[in-house]
Amino acid sequence: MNLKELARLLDLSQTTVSRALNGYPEVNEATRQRVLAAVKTTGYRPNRAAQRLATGKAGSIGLVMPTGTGDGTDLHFAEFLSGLGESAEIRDVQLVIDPSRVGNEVAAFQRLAASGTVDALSLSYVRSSDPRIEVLKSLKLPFLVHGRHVGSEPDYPFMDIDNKGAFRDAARLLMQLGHRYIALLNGPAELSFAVCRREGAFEALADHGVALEERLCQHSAMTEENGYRGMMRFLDMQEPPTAVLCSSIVLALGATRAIHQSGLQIGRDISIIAHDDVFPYLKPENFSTPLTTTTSSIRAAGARIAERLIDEVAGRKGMPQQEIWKADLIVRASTGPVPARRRRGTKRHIEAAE
Amino acid sequence: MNLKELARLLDLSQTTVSRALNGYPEVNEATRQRVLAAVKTTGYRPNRAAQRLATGKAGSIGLVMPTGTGDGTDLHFAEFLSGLGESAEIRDVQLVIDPSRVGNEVAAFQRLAASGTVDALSLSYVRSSDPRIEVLKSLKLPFLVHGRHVGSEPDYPFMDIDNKGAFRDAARLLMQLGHRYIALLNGPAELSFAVCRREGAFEALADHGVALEERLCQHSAMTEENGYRGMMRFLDMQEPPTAVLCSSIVLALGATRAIHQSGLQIGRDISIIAHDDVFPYLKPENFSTPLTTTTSSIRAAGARIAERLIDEVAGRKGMPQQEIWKADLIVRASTGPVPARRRRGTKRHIEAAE
DNA sequence: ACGCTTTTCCAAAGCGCTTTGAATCGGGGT
DNA sequence: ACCCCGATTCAAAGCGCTTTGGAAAAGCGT
Repeated sequence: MNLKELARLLDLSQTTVSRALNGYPEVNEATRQRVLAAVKTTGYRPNRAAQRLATGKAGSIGLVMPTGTGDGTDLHFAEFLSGLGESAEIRDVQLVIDPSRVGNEVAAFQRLAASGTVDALSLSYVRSSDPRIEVLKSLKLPFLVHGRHVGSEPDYPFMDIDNKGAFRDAARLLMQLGHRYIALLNGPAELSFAVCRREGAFEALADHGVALEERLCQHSAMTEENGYRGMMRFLDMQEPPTAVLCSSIVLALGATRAIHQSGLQIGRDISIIAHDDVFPYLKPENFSTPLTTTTSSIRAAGARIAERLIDEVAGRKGMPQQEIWKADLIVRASTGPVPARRRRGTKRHIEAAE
Repeated sequence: MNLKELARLLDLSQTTVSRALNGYPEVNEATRQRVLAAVKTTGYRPNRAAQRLATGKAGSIGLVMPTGTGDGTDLHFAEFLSGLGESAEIRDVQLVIDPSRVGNEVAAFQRLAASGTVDALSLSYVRSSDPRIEVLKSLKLPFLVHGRHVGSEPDYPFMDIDNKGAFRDAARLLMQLGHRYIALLNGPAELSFAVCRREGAFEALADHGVALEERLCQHSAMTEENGYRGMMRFLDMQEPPTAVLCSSIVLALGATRAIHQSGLQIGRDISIIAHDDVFPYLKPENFSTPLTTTTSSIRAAGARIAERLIDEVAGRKGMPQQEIWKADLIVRASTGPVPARRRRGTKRHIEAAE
């Protein structure tokens, strides 16, 4: 069933039917109702490909899904995607995802853009200095970056959380509790959020004249296993850290496993703060010791991104170009004062580290 | 840059350029090279919408993503999606995902199918008796069901794992170890895999004349929290189970938390077997007590589904219509013989339960 | 040189929709 | 009765690609 048939059936022209369907004012209300009724009985649906060709609008937003990283689909990506989907569903927009292996993403974006199947693009997993952003700028499509590069002021639309602030606050809390020997289980070093978080922690420590030691920083994919291994490494040190910052609740999961296995008690023997992207199936308050977190829903971010993108395509203006959400620091039981017997040997000031 | 321009540039007809690009034999090799070279320098990409319209082929496969379940995007869905993506990437096919809230999926499928943006459909989260399957059959699009309904023989193409067999084997192992009081932390009762697994467990117990008690079966979304709660409930019983089967590693995660919290030791005081969909970030061998599992990669299933779908669209025939993978039963440390002091009070035979 | 088959290329139709520019139909004003 | 106008409706031209049905060019034997 296509427009032509439907028009013939109604004894109307394609033009009129099309207009009736798309809400144009110059069609008689009675006719419109007749058309709508016919649509209902025939089950007619416009062919999207044809609409695309005719209007140039695709009715969908595209993104590149990293694949074959060996770490599997990131949990974070899935949750983010779900957020996008939420907004998209409301606005009746589809998601086109172009799977691409890491390193090939520039090509994937170009393909996606040139294919004419999407109206807008979303970029995730921003790296510290990311060539893809330039590519996006050169394309004519609206786009929105989830995250931002570090260094100079970004000159493109993005939506990000205040990673630096979050980890600055988190580290500051630990400092206030007397910790001076703090470790960091971070995401991959090339991703910009990881860099920002590290900077945040660094600043907070520096405020107290304390250095963030290199060997106490792990950068890796945010899996349970990496959390475990990293924590184990820390605990095996001659003088283990008294607190640890985790860039993901999944890393924290592994870290807590390592800590438990070592017979230590979280919140008393060692403090831990994790960034929580808010996974409904893995909540920090459900850890055996409820976890202190910096919290910001990655799903909400996805929903917001889709919303903005769709609005922009629809021509609605006046959106802020750049948006930064603050993460909440939620204190639970996994943070506590430095254990007394450790307070002595911890005069590790910046001078000492340099 | 479009075909027409490119053709003019090369002083050829659109026909010839199109054919050169699509590998038709009736074009001179020299001309083809010339065309290819021009494509490279101009960066020409065919407009997919136009291709779609002309060929009727969309170059993408569609699926409906459940949204707004309140449980967030299922981990399992993400990993499955990643598998689809893997195959899709290889064949240069896109994934179109139509987000839809639960209950609305029939409409979403129809929309997707009628929109002409996809060549084939994949259906996930099959329910015990699923109206969507009939809808799919009525559509003209190729489709593949991940899972299958229970009851009568399925008369549609599907790809599934042997859920029943997996849990039969798992339960049988527990029986052999002497367990007679076995609990089940299962997925949502309406999903067919959950039904199959339950049946499998039921059969294995029945073989030994043991009943699967209703109050020892929990059906719920497969989250860590639900695993914890369910396990807690079991442990609070007057006579707690000596073994538990979990339908997901995520449930098992919660269950182990509950067990640890109760001061019990897994593999000694209580046995646990989980189904492992193979999440790279959450491995059963990394649990504090490595977990015995029934294992089958859901990502591999996704990859296989995309592969079959794409092949079918391409007209390749001879694929098996229905495919069932066996899950491996991998024994690790979380299963052990019934604790001695429990062997007595467990004469719970079917007669007793009836 | 001639008919014949192959090879190579082309013009034009068509996919299902939107949209431009024009036609049609009643009324209201005069 | 005539003209003009707003309200409706329509025919036809594209959107950028594939594909059908030829046609021109080239190769071949004789």
